Amino acid sequence: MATVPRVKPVGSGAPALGPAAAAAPVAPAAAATSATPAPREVAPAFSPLYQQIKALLTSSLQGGEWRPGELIPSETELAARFKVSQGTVRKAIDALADDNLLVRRQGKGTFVATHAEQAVRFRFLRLVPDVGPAGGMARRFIDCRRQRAPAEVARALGLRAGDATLQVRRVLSFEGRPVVLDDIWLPGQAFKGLTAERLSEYKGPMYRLFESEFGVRMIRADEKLRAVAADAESAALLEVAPGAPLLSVERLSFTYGDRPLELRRGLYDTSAHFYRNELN
Amino acid sequence: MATVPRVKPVGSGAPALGPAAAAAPVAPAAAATSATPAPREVAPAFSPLYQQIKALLTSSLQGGEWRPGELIPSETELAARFKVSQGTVRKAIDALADDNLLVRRQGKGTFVATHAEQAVRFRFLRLVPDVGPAGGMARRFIDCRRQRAPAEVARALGLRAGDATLQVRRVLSFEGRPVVLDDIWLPGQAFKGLTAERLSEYKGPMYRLFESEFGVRMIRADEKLRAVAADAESAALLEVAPGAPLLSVERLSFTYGDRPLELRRGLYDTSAHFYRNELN
DNA sequence: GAGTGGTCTAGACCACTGA
DNA sequence: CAGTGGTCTAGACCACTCG
Repeated sequence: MATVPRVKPVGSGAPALGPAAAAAPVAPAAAATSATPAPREVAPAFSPLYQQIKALLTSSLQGGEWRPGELIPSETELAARFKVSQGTVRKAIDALADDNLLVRRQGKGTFVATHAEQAVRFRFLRLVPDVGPAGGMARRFIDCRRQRAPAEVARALGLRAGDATLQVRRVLSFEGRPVVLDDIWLPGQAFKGLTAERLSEYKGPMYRLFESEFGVRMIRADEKLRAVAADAESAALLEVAPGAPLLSVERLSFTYGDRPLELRRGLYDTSAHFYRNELN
Repeated sequence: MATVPRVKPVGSGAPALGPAAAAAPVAPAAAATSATPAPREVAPAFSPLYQQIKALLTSSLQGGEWRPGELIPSETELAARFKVSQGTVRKAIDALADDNLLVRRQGKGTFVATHAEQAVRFRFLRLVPDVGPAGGMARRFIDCRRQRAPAEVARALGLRAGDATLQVRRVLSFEGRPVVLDDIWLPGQAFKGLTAERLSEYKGPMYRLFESEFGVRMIRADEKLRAVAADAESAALLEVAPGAPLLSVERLSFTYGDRPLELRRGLYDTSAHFYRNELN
C-alpha cells in the first residue's frame, strides 16, 4: 500500500454535510485547518475534490506507479484509498479518460493509455491516402546522431542552447513511395542510450518505444502547418522535383505537466495523400 | 409547453428500482410495452436514458425550439418535463456541451452555442500570424453567383449533379495583405435569398449570418489539407508568384444529423501565417 | 434572496468480462 | 459466479449571477 495520500476537502469545512455525514471523509477538520503549513503542489487552493483526485492520479501516472497498458485499481478501491465516494473517483477518472490518459473497458477495468493502441496512432498520424485504405508504411532511418541543440530547438524544448540533443532523420514510405521526411529532435538527457540500431530494429510506433524503453509518454502535441517549396535535399529524399510544394508540419509533443519532449519537423508529399483534420 | 415527448425507459423494465422507486419515472410500464407502434427516430432501441434525452434535446435544437444564443430550460424543468431525474438530464446536457452544441454558464443557465462566440471562431479559423497577436481581418467578396453543382461538389453535399448551388469566392486579408482565397459552395435550396450584397453588408462571421438568417447552424467540419502550387489566377489574387506553395484546405461542414451544408476550398498563403492544430 | 449550474454522496440495478 | 465499469436516482450543499 505504501503511503496513501490523504485528500483534504478544501473550501468551507467538510463537503456535503447531508444525512450521509456519518460516513463522510475521515480527514479531521482540525488537521485540515491548523496542522497544514502545506507544501501545496497545485496552486488553486480552492479546487473541487474530484480535481484533486485527478491531480493525484496524474502524479501516480507520471511517477510510474502504473505503467502504460497496465490496469489501475478499481473505482471502489481508489475511493477507499482516497476516502471519498466512488462517484467522485469516477468523475476524476472520466476527466482523465477525456484527456486520453486512461481508457475504460467495461467489465475489465481502467487502463493506462498507450501508443500501442490503434486509436491513439490515428490521433498522431493524420496522413490519409487519397484512394484506398491506409496501408502499412515502411520506415527508413537516414541519420541518428547526438549534437548540440540549435538555439531554436533549445528554446522549443526548454533547454539551454548547446545542450545535448539527439537528432533523427527518417523517411516514411507508403507502397514503396517516399511520402514523409521527418527531422526529430529529442533532449539527450531523457533519451540516453537511444541509437540508430535501437530505432531500426524496433517494430511499431516510435512513441511506443519511448514509453516502454525510456518511460516517456507523449500525451499531447501542438502542430504548425505550412506549405513550403522543396529544397534540393528534401526533394531528392522524397523523389519530387525541387521547388515542389510540400506540407510542412512542425510538431511539439508534450508529456505530463506540459513538458515538451520532442520537436519534429515533417515534410509531407501531399500529391497522393492528405492531412486529415476534424473541427468539432 | 406544447406536446411533451414522453421518455420511455427501454430495456428490462423501469430503471433503478431501488428504494427510490416510489418517486420513479411516471411513464407507465403497461403503456411502454403495449401502446407504442413507435415511429422510432433513432435506431439502437436499447440506449441509456440520458442518450435518449440527448436525442430529444438535439431534435429540439434542430427543430428550432431554442435558437442559437438562447437560454434553454433549467435542468430541473427539463427533468420534470421528461419525467427523469435531474442527474440524468445533467448527463445529457454534459454530452451536448462536450459536442459544443450547448454552453453552460454557472448561475445563469445553459445556452445554445452560437458562432457569435469568440471561442467558436477559433475552432473554425485556425490561421495564426507568425508574429504578433491574431489581428482583425478584412473580407472582400469577388464573386457570388448561382450555378449548377459540378459533379464533385454535388457528391460532397449530397445533391444531384446539376442541382442549384450558390458559389461564393472571397479573399481574406490581414494587415492589408491577402492571405486566404476561399471558394465556397452552398446548396441553393437552404440558402434562398443569399446575395453578394447581403454577404458584404454583414459584419461578423459568415456562419453567424447563416444561423441568424437561414437557420443553418454548422456544428462540425472535416478538413483535408494539402500543399499545392499557385495557379495564375490564385497567385494574382493572393499577390504571390505563380507556382508558389499554398496550403489547400478543403472543408466539408455539417449541421445537425451529419448533414453536409457547405463545401469550402481555401488557399492559404502561409509565408507569414500558419495553420494551428492541436493533437490531444 | 431566489434561481442556476457545480460538487459530492450513497445506494441501487444493469451490462459486460473472465474464471 | 464475482468483479468491473455504466446508468439512474435522490438529496444535500456550494458558488455564482442578478435583481
